[in-house]
Amino acid sequence: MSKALLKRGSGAGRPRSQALDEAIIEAATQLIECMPYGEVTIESIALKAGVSKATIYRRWPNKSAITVEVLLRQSLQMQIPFEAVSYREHLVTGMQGLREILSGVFAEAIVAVIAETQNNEVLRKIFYQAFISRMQAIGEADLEKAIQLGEARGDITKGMIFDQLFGTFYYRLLVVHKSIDDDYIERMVDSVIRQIS
Amino acid sequence: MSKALLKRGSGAGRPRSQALDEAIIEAATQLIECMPYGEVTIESIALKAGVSKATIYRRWPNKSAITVEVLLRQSLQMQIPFEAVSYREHLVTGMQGLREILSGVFAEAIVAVIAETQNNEVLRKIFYQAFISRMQAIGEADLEKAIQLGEARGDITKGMIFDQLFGTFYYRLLVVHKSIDDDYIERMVDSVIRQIS
Amino acid sequence: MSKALLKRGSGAGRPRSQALDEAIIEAATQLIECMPYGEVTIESIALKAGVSKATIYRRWPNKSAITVEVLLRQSLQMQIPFEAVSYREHLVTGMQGLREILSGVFAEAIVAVIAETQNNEVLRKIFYQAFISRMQAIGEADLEKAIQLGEARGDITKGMIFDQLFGTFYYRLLVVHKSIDDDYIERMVDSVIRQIS
Amino acid sequence: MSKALLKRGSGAGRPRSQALDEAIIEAATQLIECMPYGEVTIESIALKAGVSKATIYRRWPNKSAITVEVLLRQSLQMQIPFEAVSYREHLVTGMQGLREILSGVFAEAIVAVIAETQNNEVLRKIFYQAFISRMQAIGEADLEKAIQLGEARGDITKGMIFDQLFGTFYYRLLVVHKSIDDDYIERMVDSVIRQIS
DNA sequence: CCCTAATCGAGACGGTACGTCTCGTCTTATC
DNA sequence: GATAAGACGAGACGTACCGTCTCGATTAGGG
Repeated sequence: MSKALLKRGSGAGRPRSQALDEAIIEAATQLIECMPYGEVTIESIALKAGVSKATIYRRWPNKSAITVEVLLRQSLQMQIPFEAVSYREHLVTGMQGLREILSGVFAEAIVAVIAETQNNEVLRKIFYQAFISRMQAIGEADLEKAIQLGEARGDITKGMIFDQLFGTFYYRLLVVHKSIDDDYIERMVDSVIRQIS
Repeated sequence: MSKALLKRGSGAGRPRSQALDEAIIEAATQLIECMPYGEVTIESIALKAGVSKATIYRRWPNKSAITVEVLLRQSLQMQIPFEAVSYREHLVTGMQGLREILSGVFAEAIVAVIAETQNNEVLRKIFYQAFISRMQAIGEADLEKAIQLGEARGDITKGMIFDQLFGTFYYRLLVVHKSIDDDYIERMVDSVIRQIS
Repeated sequence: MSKALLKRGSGAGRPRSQALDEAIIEAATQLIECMPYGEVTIESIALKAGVSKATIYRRWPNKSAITVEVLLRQSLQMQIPFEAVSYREHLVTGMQGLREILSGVFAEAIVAVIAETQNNEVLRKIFYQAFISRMQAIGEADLEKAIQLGEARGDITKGMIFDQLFGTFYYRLLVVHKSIDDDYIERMVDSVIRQIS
Repeated sequence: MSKALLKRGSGAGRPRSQALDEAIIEAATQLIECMPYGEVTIESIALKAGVSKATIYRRWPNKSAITVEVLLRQSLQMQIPFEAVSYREHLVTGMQGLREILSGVFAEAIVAVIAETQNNEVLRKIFYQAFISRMQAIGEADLEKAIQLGEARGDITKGMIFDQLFGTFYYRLLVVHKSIDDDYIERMVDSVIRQIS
């Protein structure tokens, strides 16, 4: 009896298979990549992963949650090291990465999740931490280094600058649906540099 | 005789009631205002407008299309005259208007439509013309006046500047979910002014 | 005033076009012939006849009524003269005609109308007069002649005999969906003859 | 292990609730009994049975299929034992039962199903086995006994006789809409007896 | 020869059932 | 306990047809 109580919540019963976690995420990723996001169904994910619906619902509360998971994995693959190059180079590279994501196959899923966050507090937090703050942090963390390296002033209002930088990309790629070329990025970054130095 | 020939094919049959157009739009507007967008249903709109479902589907192909119509009407009410004030004042007032819309009851609907436009070319065009280009035009039209008044240089790249301006608002209000105060707006506008003069 | 009253209902206004009556009936006939009865629509009839829906509804209250009209025309083409042959020959020929109708393209429409008559008193009367009583009358009228010719007794219960005769055909062709060959008909008729002589 | 393999594909997943089967049939039966068949809706059945539409469509493809099920249950309740009475008595009793069904609340549903069978092979077979052949079999099975008991000849053409017997009832009650009294039945049966002995 | 009232084609309209779909929960037997 | 399979309630979807209606245009026949 005490054994059961001790175990409860941690290791009781058959443990969840991590392989299934991976299978589900993988299936969801592929489906989001190759068909309109609106047509991706929990059922289709279950079918593709060779898993029952209940197995999915046991891990995530709904499609949006899975999608966030998928997006997080994708963004994790986009590493932006800040070494041996100037802050300007760093920003250019970073924004090129963001451009790829926002104009690629996952754009639709990203907007869908953003839409969902409008009246879903929980998802909003998850998405923010997994995606937004991660990017913002990359920019700001490196800004600190830049300040220390003397490439940037120390008295600027960080918030607004990155709102401008990221906002322009989200707006132009997801709302206006116009492309962004390297020249556009460099001018954007120069505009930022000008404001912080 | 020729009169009849000319009319044939265009005005034949019972004409659609404009009163019903209004009733439907009005009902949709109210429902979008007072409940989560996801819970607004074609059926609920029909019920509220005192209209049959077919009457709605005869005019719009789906919920998104009606929503664009609703948003257009809303944006039309947001008139921003440019008289007797400086271009700076004008921009500040305009952005305050955009802030109201993007942080008000219609924000959810706007994002939902943006999500829908990701893989719906037709809707994308309608939404762009009805909403995006209208705002962009307001900014740019007045910029022309500002240039003529000597308040702005003539050789700037308009596109990017307004991408920055609008993008920041969309991003901060709809994605990051942080508020924008008057001070923030003024600094944004000053930043724009600085770039164009 | 009295003038108007006198006219009302007779000749005032533009008279209905008989040509359209024919066009509608013809279109309905062809559609019933070549597609499942359930798929024949007032709208499809209107389209095929090059006529508006209102023009049809001005003449008949619903699809069943048109169908009865169509069936009547068909049955009128099936004339069974009783001349120079025995009553037995006459019955055989008549039943062969009924067989053709009940196993042809109009069978479906006939059953549909019969179904409709179950809770539609008005249609029931129309159908009865246009179709059932016409056939029954053919049998009975000739029975009178047969009695006078000495081919039949005068004291038989006519009702039941023809119920048997027609009923067998309706049941076997429309309900059981088995065919009826000439031998079957002759045995049926002989059975009837035996009972009346 | 082999047990599991054998079962797989047949008994996997949550089994369908038999209680719901009953609830649906019961609801359909009551609705067919108390309102015009044309007004009985899948939705009304679902509502009355306290069941979702999908649960009904999972079991039957459409209203006709449910109706056949209902009719089968009704006909099963009409048992006609053949004991201690003559074959003539038996036939009279049986036909009285058929009369009750064909002139009762289910007549409308029966004709509707018959209409549906005209261009629906699948339904035709189901209806035939569930309803027609069952009645035919009752008559014929007892005829065998009658032959063995010496009440009937052994060389008669069974098919036509029962076509006559049943056909007369269907035709008179469902098509001509005239009633059938006990005297009529006895004369019908006598006519049959005369033909088989 | 014009006037008038009904007809006509076209198609909008309210109503309503259809059969399908997805969601998120549940039940069962198996592992 | 987790798992696969899939039933289940709920309810929206978009389509289809019904029978009525509203238009403007068109006819005949009576004045």
